[in-house]
Amino acid sequence: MRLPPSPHPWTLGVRDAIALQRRLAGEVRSRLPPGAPLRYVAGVDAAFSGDGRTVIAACVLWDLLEGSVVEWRSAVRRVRFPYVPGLLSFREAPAVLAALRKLRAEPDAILCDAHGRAHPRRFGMACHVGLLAGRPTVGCAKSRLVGQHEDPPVARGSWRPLLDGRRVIGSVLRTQEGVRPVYVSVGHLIDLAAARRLVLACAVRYRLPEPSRLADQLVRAIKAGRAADFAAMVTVRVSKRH
DNA sequence: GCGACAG
DNA sequence: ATCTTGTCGC
Repeated sequence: MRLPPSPHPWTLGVRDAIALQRRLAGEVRSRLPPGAPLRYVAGVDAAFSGDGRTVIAACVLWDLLEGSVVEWRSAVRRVRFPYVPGLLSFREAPAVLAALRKLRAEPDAILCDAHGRAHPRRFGMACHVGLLAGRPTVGCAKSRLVGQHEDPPVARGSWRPLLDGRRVIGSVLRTQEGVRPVYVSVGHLIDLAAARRLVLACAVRYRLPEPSRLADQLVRAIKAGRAADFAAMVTVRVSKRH
């Protein structure tokens, strides 16, 4: 996909990284551009090498209309930032953006396995990736970083607001009956209701949305030196549909 | 000082 | 994220 070089350095101290987040948070837009289609959704994820020195990132482009994989790419980078709660993007985003840049297609939206505005400074990785990619992004995390909420009803599709005081920073959404809910929040260029609908539409069979699950599988396959297995699995799916 | 803490 | 097998439960 068309993706400009990063407008800022990634190798920063914690202090500067936080200052950068505060500055960039003001540029996040939580409104979906009128008429924007949401058919091709890219799921992104990252994994780390055994020695913890390299990040392996991957993106899988999912056709929501057909329910199939369109394209997938990956990238590897040296780790240049430690894991610090609230600063995840400085650790994973460089590799994730490199993988997205290799995409030939232009995704309508990007699903991140992390929070967006449900973040202490309203600038989680989904916001960071969305801002730099200039595309709609949604944060869909498996656990809470900040905020309080009630447990949503057990039915698929039920949800409860994620609150930081009186402020709604995201939604706690049940993507399948009886499974643990996921944390959905705005990344960039989309509103919370649309973000929720997108996650639910992508979560056709499991707790996590398909693009995210597939990106996770790809990243694990690459780490295990079995990237071909992923390709085979996707190919089988396509042939089995016909 | 004592917890909490995306991946 | 990662270390790791079998196992308890629906």
